[in-house]
Amino acid sequence: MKKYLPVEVENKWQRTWREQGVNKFSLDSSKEKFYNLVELPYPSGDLHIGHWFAFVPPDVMARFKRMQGLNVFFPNGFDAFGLPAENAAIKRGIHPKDWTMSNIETMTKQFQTMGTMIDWDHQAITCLPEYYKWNQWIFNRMFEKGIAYRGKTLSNWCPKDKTVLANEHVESGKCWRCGTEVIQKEVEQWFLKITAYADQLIWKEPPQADWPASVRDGQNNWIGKKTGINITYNIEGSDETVEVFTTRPDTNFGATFIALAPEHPKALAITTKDNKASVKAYLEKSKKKTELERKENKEKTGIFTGSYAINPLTNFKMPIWIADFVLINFGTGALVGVPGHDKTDFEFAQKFGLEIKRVVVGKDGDEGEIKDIKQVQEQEGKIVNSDFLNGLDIHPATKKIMDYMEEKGYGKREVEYHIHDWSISRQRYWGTPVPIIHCPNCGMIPVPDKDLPVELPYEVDFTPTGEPPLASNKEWLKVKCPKCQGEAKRDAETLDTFFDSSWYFLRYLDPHFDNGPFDPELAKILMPLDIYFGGSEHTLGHTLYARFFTKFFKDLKMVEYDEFAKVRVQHGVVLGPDGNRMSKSRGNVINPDDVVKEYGTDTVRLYLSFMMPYDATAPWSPGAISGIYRFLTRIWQLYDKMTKVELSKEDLTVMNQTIKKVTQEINEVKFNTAVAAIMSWLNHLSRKDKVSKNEYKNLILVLAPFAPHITEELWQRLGEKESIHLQSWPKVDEKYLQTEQVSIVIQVNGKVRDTINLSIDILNNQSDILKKALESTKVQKFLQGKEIKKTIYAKGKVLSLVV
RNA sequence: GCUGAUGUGGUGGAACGGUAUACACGUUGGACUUAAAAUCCAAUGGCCUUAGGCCUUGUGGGUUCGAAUCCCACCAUCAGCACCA
Repeated sequence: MKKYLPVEVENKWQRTWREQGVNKFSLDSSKEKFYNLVELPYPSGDLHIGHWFAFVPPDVMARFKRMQGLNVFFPNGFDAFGLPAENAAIKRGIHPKDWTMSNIETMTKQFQTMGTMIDWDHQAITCLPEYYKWNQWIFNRMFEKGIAYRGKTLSNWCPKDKTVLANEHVESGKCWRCGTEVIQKEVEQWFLKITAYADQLIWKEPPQADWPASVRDGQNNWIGKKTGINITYNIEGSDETVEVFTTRPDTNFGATFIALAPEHPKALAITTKDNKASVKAYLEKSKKKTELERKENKEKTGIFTGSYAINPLTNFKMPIWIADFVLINFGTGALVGVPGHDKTDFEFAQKFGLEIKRVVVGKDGDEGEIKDIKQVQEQEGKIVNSDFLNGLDIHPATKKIMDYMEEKGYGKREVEYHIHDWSISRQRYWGTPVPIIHCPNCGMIPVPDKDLPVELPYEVDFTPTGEPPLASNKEWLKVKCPKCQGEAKRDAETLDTFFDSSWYFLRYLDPHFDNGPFDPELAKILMPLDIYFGGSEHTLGHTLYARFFTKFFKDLKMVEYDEFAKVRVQHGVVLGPDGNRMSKSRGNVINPDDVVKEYGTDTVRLYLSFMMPYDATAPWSPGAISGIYRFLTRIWQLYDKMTKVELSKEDLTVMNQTIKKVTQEINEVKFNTAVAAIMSWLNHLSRKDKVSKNEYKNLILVLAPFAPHITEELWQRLGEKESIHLQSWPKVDEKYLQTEQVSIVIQVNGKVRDTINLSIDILNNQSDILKKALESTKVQKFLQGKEIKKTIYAKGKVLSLVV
């Protein structure tokens, strides 16, 4: 056979598959369904090696499952809204829509060269009205249920541009655009009440779906449920009280001060006359600090209000301070300082000369003065050792004191979460318009479903001016109130793009479905996802949001399942050949198009499957890929060795063992070892003079998911008419898995001294094996003059002698 | 600091508590070539001159007949979060 020329083979089959519709999905109720999905890509305009790594191994999975007889659904789309399009537009004067759509076109073409079985007929593009119409529809449902609401949050605010700035747009406290000093301001925004689902989103044991522990722990941590108590302290000589949240009331015996966040509403009310001026100055100063600055600057600052709160447990007079290390968003925006048991409190107390008391709880620990932070940390450990907390919400000692305090009326139990409601407002153009109408008479009125979508107008001024770009199109902005028919205005904000990607996999089922965001009948059949591939950067964002949407849809009885993906698999990163992240500035970027040109798609696919575990991060190796090419060439040339030949027992064993191994490994998402098994088999076949047709067929069948083109070519050369990818996965014949001889390791005192070959019929007979072992001169040497005290036999593996 | 993960040849990496280093790259030697490339064959963890033996999975302990694997402590790297009361 002539030389293996990948380009010829690959173009031909990609074309043929398209023409014959080999990868068209159709529902087949006679088969078990398998919804295989990769996170939808952002249309950046160029398909890079990361995309290949994200999509190729999942494609192997999809093809493998199809050959195993499953009804595999593997769609893809584009996450097409978002900032980069708008930035490109601002920079180069291209409209975001044109930029995005042309990128999608390029990338779709590039995707073709990857040779995946993705069925593009189910594609959804999130920036098209037929998609975002349903974002708006979902938003309306959320608005009705109070899940979408208008709330306030502290944000970076540029007073000149009158706009909210993201943290990365604040450069040393100044606005990136106009250089004005940025302040912290409470701004009205749209929120989704994800906290309403916080409890449901916490992963329980055993997990309700097969997601990596790192993801489950990460999400639980992020949700950060804490049971504590809100203690109300009276203030000496005043009717005012101050409320403080704590998860550790057991340390309250050592509480010596109170600290309020500068934004705390009572900050000034609590301040005594004499201190008003200095407190005001402090509040002004901290207002100017950005959140970032406050976090970066670890040096504690604060100011005394002049008031004292009474600790009901000890009657201690606790001075009330205002300090910017206290977060307004957590708890009550105030904390009770226990410097004897908390590092932060200790630093603060030490700096301002506040009293440091230590509590002795239980029998552990001894009283004494505290001199340094290390001592605090050591003692902290003694009171509630976190080991005790395993699987418990609260430590029993803490619970006891909470009960006591509630009984006495000092406070009330409260559950706090680290997770905040999700801010979804963006003062940007390239996103889904919020389907709300602001009417001076009726307030906020959702755009009626029948009037959806609220289309994004093409003509807007999206260069940054301060106000949301949509507000620049006055004609679009002006609207009649659906309720009173009076003059009203549209909401000019757009939705965070994570909204789009929280439910897109449902849209794929039927992207043209007209009666709702998705076809509920199809959802019943095809959802949840059987496997969801993606990046680890989405642990706390996208996948959590998608789970949240799932819970919401379930409440609305739109879906029946609890988790949208049965299995979650997170991939690693392909680094540049120098071991660094690929970047243009480093010049270490591997362009997949170039590599494909040099070696062909199949080689790149196989390389990406083989070179590392799917979840690993490792450098691209230009040398190793040529080894993969060599492997495919050897497969190609092995064709010529094919002839009518009787297979030996060994051949059959190797074949069946390999098929079994490859099957197992792909099922466990271990593509690299699956390929290694095929390579070993090829090594075995290469050593033979003749290869049977059956062997060769099975070889290319197990290779087909990895290298779809070359295997198709070879398959058809064998005279087959139907695509190799529609064939059944080879079956393992169990009777050939056993070899006649088994090698047993003989250990003396735990060290390997010899291996002996035994026929399988005496495998169960320990005394026979021992007899054989004692015949070995190597073993004898180590037994000389010693008495065997003990013999341990692990069947078919090891005979261990202790002397 | 917290949470999670990882640590095995020159490199990427294999190994249900049971022959550590599969598979591949690289390197070295050989065959074929006038020569090179390509291809094929062989060797390839370290140490001891060899038969043979000793050591080796980040470090130190432990459990076990037997540990890369399980337990404890430490060190290092990576990722996410971080003044969370």
